[in-house]
Amino acid sequence: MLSDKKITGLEPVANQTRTDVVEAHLRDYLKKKSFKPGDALPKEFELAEALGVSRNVLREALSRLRMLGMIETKKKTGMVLARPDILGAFERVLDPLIIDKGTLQDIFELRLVLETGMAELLYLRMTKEDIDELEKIAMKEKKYSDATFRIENEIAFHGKLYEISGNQTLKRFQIMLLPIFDYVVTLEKKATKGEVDHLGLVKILREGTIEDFKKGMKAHLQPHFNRLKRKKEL
Amino acid sequence: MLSDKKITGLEPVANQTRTDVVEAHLRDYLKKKSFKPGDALPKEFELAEALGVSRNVLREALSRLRMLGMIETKKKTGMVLARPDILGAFERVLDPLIIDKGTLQDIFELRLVLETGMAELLYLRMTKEDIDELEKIAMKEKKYSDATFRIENEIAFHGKLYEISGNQTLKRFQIMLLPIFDYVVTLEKKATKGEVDHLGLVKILREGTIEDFKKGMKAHLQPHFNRLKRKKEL
DNA sequence: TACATTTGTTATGCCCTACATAAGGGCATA
DNA sequence: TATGCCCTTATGTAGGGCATAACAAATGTA
Repeated sequence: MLSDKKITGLEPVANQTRTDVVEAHLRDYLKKKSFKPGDALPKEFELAEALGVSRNVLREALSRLRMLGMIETKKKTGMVLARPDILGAFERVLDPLIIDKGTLQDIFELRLVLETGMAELLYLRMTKEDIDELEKIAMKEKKYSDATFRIENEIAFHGKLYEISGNQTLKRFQIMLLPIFDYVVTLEKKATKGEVDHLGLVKILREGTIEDFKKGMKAHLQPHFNRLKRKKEL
Repeated sequence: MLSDKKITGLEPVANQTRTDVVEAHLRDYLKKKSFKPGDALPKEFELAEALGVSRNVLREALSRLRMLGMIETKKKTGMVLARPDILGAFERVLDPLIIDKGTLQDIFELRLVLETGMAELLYLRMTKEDIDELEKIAMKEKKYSDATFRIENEIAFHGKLYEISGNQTLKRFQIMLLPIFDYVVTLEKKATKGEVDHLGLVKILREGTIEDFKKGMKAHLQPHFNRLKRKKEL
């Protein structure tokens, strides 16, 4: 009989394949040698020999780095170090159907945190033209009213906000997070009408202070905040 | 003669290798078939045959998915779909020396956005014990004063804040972003003393409102905010 | 001499075969 | 029932071989 006692303090032995090890070594190698982007790397054969593995294993590891954008390869020329696309890998994995429920909730919250925290950047960088455009987007809502349009417009409005923030990484983040966000929202099937609507936010941006905007955005997202759970309920 | 006019709207033909294509196909396949985590996948040989590529190319693609945590493999058993670790890939790429300057700045700002936006979560989830612990960390600063300790303690304090947020993803984010953040800060070599210190923040958490905290955190991070640039300066 | 064309060379991309290894299943045994 | 052994199987690793793209040098042409 197997005892039902749970064994604690014993993690399963790390089952690293050679590819995993080689990947780590390569990553290390790139750091240590402090290559700059554009620098040429040794050729596959030499690397494989130096690492003591087959070219096959090496290529699997290289394939990973290539996917992350850390290296680029061209025939004959060889490999060069590149600037990795830090969000590229992220995007690949972000499928609501695969991500577990806890992480889904985390991401939902992440958006709320981002949009309430974004106020400083907005006030620092917005221009008159930005607000005009934002207003235009908000105005469109009055005319059309079907569901798909509303969602598209919602994305357009908040997307514009991220754009105004002048932070490219943030903007890309939003593009990735919104589908997840929508997924969670539709999952719960509730009306999500905050007290401050988009036009209200525009008005604040035009006339109000940062503090006003923070409050306004909070009111706008309030229905979502209401969904959050306390620690004990998690 | 070739005209020098810049052609717009024409991206170079994607130079995709078979591995790239297979990777995309696999990713698609996993989505379409709506596998659930734990479901078994066909074996390598069968997949390779179905895709019309060598086992080698297939393995390179699989190696990528494995790195992202999308699949797990065991000998004999075969492959199973897994829950991807959405931040795992992120961590691998986050080296200040490789990331370009613009993105570095973006990430710097990202932290500011996160910490100012985190207030809602904090007030929703913090417990008395949390604040006590936070205070303990802040008190230590009085005793020690060397630089390394100060940085460690800074990380400990803000790390605890993320922990209180009850958002695992956020917490891991912070762990990744902090080194970058520090890198940017030391790069600019300025004293970074805000008007509100850690003990001040603790006091607010104990006695003040959310609004108080937002203001307090802003004051605390003010030196960093002062570093931000307007749109035209970017 | 200046420029276009051809021909080599070379490093990566892709395929193939072979074997090692770990994991699971079945069976016998204490 | 639990342990140990053997067999099977799918992945892990190795190495060889050829195709192809891209650069470079050599050649041809005006």
